[in-house]
Parts: sequence; structure tokens; C-alpha cells
Amino acid sequence: MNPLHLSNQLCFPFYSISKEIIKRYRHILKPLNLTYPQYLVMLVLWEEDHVTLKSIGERLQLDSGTLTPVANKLIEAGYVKKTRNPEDERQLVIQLTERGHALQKEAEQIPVKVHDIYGLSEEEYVRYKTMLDDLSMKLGLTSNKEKC
Amino acid sequence: MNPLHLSNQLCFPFYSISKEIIKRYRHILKPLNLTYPQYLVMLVLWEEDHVTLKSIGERLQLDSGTLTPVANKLIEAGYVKKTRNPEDERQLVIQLTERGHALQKEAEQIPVKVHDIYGLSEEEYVRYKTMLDDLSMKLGLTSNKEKC
DNA sequence: TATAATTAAGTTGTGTACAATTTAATTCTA
DNA sequence: TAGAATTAAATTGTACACAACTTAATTATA
Repeated sequence: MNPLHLSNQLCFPFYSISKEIIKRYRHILKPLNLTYPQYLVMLVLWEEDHVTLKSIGERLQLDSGTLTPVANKLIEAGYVKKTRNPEDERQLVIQLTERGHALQKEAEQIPVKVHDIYGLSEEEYVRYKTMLDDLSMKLGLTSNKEKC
Repeated sequence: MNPLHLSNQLCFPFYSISKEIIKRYRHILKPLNLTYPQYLVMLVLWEEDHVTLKSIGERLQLDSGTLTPVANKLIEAGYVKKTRNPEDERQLVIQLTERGHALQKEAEQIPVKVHDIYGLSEEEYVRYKTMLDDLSMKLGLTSNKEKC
């Protein structure tokens, strides 16, 4: 077993599977005029509207250097708007527009289409989900407010 | 179960775990003056030297738009050089330089350090590896020449 | 065998990622 | 309470990632 062989790396399947999943999402998300990171921000907002950019970043593990342009794209697209928190002018508060709310209806089709992406049975899907959530926890990626 | 909740997506842990792993590799690879994609190319070359850019791309699931600049960085760093295949001038042949070969010795430390990254037991590590290789196969990401 | 089709790299443009730094607002503390 | 420390966004610079396109070489075929 050569530890420097590509096929013996655990990092590589994570890297290539992640890219492949996002690539497949691209086609599904294109009609909604969303990229994958933009979609993640919308998921957060559909769960809880009117949140700070900072808290979105904590949820998605993205810093301002990534999130600022993503948020601006969503504003351009007309899905969200930003205001400052009057009680703390440093904080940017992101909230859905009418169009942003309306988009949720269309997005409800996505998880259905996505299921085909993996080619997994319900049982396998859950098994992957459980193992990955475990590892997320081990890597310190899971905030406390998860699970619904 | 709300299918649009972030915590119910299988894509998201793949995305965030993959980014986190690469982030941790960054620190390990920095002393070798390699980024993660550059390291992957080196892994391929240490397995089999003197291969075309195309075949590296197939192995790593990367197209020329990504690989061309990565290869150029490795040339700048002095780890590889490129020549054209005289029998087919379209093909770029990549091969290790002396420094590129020498780097392999240093890189042998990496998988040892990397193991700490995951916080997994040997058994868990193997279980993750097996499941991910399975999914890679399902997604059509695995070429035929794998396993060593 | 000339031309069409295919192929391998390279190029261009858009959109992340993220480290490092800057700016402005808020909080801490001597 | 004035200056120091901290914090949230934004900015800058580097490096992918990939779709779409271009260029040049090779192969297929009418």
C-alpha cells in the first residue's frame, strides 16, 4: 500500500465527488438563475429570513471575501436586499424580496431532481448522510443549531 | 422533514468537508510550495511519470482550463517540465524534473500528518474510503486503472 | 486526397474560495 | 472616558473551476 498513491487518498474522493455534485446542481439551478453558493444562501434565508451576513457565513463556513460578492449577485438578481442593523451599523442584515420568497416555490422541485443525482437508495442516502454529518462534527463544521 | 433545509442536504456536507480538508492540506503543503491541485498532479506523476496533460486531466477530473495554469505553476516552481509528443504534436507530455523527484521524499511525510486531519480510527477511515469509492463509481468518476 | 470531423491545449470570461489587509463601528479597559 | 482591542464588511491579490470558444494537429471519409 503506497500512501502517496492517488487511489489511497481519502481527500480525493471528497474533492472529486463534491465537484461532481456541484456540476450536476449547475444544470438544475440554471433555470432559477442561481449558482450553487447562491443557492446555499437562499436555503439559509428560506429557513430564517432577516439574518446577518456574518451568521450566514457561520452556517455555510464562508468568510466575507466569498460571501460579499455572492450576496451582491443575489441583490442584482433581485432575490434579496440588504440593510444595516440600526443597533449595530457594522452588521449587514440580509432579507428576502418578494421574488426571493416566490423562488422558494420553484426550488421545492430541486431536492426531488437532485435525488437522481446520486443514484442511491433511500437507505444508502441516509447512511451517507449520517456518516458525513458525523465527520462534519468531528471536523468542527457543525454549528449547534442543526437538525430539523 | 423539510427537503429545503440546509441540514437535510447531502450535497452540503460534501461541499463543506471537501473545503475543510483542502484548507487543512494548505498548511501541510505550504512548506513544499504546493497548492492542493498542484499536489494532486504531483501524486499522479509520482505514480507514473512522462504522461500527457490529457491523461492527468482524466485521472483528476480536471479540464484544460484548470490544468493548463496548474501545470504552468509547477513548471515555474521547477518540479516538472513539458515537451510535445513528436508522434502527435497536439499532446503535451509532462515529466518530473530532478527537483520534482526529490520532492517525493519530503511528501512521504504528508499522509502521516494528514491522518490527524480527520480524527478517524483506522477502521473508520477504511469505512469512509470504501463508501466514497463506491459513490465515485456510481457517479462515473472512477477510471479503470484504480486500486494499488 | 481534399475536406470534414475530431482531438488536445490554450484562451477568455465569470464566479467562487480564501488569506491578508483595510475601514468603520462598537466594546473593553486602564 | 479616551485610547486600545475587537468585530463585521469590504477590498485586494492569488489560485482554482469550468463553460464556451479558438487554434493547431491528426484522423476519418466522401
